[in-house]
Amino acid sequence: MISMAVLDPVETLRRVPFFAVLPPVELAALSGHCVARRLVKDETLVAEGDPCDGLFVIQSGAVKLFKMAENGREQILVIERAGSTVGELSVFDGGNFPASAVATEDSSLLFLPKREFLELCGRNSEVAFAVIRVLAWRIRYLASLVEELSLKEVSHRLARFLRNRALSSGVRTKRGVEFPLEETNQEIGAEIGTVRDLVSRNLRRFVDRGIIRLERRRVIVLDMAELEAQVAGTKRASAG
Amino acid sequence: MISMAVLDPVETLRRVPFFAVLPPVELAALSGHCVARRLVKDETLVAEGDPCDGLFVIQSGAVKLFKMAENGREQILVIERAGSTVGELSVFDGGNFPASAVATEDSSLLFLPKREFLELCGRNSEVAFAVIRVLAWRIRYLASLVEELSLKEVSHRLARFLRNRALSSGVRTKRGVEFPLEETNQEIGAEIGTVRDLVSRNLRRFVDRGIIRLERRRVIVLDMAELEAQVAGTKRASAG
DNA sequence: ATGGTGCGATGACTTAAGTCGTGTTTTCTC
DNA sequence: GAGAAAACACGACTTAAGTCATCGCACCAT
Repeated sequence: MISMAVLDPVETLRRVPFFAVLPPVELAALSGHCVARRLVKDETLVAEGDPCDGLFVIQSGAVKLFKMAENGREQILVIERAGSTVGELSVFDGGNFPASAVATEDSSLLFLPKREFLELCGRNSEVAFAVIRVLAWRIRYLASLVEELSLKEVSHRLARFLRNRALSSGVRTKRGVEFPLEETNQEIGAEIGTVRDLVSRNLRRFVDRGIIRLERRRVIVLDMAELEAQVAGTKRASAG
Repeated sequence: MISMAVLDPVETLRRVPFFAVLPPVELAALSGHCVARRLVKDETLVAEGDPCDGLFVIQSGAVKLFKMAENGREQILVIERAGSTVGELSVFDGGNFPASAVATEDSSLLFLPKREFLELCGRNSEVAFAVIRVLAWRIRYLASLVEELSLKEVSHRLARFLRNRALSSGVRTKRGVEFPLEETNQEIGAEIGTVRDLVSRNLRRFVDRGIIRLERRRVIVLDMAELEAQVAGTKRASAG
């Protein structure tokens, strides 16, 4: 593995929506209060229900937030990457962590103690507004996750997952839009709310229908229009 | 139906978490910008995707926020009552309404234009913090809804629904904890993420197991401990 | 090479979830 | 309080979701 370059904390903070508005002097002052933290893949940052007295800013890597059932099945709420933050809720309402947080790759974070962050929000209403916008975005995201889980079938959720990947990391080639599946079927299942086996089976079904091709862990979308149509589906029709 | 008394806007605003901190003078000024709005049961306040240029404060009654599928099935995100607000998201991020909003009973609301609300938040950081706490609460609520939909079965979700009702509006009698089911099975289904029929069937199952009794639309919880145990369940065991 | 290990694929099976049709009860309205 | 409309109840059925066991491949370390 390539050794990671040392990252500039000020540069990291500037990528965060709430801090982007601050002048360099303020950013430098803030970064002075931060403590660096490294996580290796699969390392736990905080467990659901833990208390939390500050904000984590992701410098590099990725952190998944998820709920876990006693039977071991997990549901990912969101995967945060560089420029995103983890733990705002606890900073503002003093409550415990609502979900578990685990690194999905080697990651590097900054920890900013509650005190400094709250003080900044109280002093600078631009920052407070930006925090509100981030939270608003989270609410919209969770509301649509609820919609998917409740009103869509597994195949539609998988279709959306593939569509999003195609848009974000897909490359157009002669054969179609291609992208690699970095994660295991298990992880895909945890994201879209199902189990390993059904991910496998539904991928196969898309292959059989000529919507995608699979080569190793590489997806080639052959029929983007049909994939898009799948995304729009609902639980089987029936006039209300 | 008893004719509704005219409600004092200032009193209504004081019940809202973000405005509770304001002095009477400020509340009076705010209320001057409000416009009253009445809704009869089942009347639509806004549809999903509509633009929205202000905040709705609920004076009396109740408003459900929900997502609807093409096949007519709906999933309720939350039901807001007096003292709660609808539409903060759009005020802050300028986006459209993330869900449809319909009155579940005759209701009376106040509409506060975006402009005044934003101006107040910028000027008074206490208000901004209170908004953040409300949004944080919503995120926690939605995260646990996702958990339930993804990791729990219908019977467990119904058990939780009944448990919550027993705690919030139940009355202890000789026979157990009693409360009325105001809403239809259809509506209960929309809240817990399933259909009419399954609500009926699962209620019956609880009756058969001696956990509850049903008399008309009145529930008597006979075995609170067992109901509580049902709430904790997950999708069937299997060592990971 | 050899063997371990984790994951993917897949067929067979079980069960929860959902659908449909119909008859009954409750509630609303005049 | 009679008739209509809405909602409940329930049995029979269909299907999606999930479980389980097995096989095999790819990757890795020795």
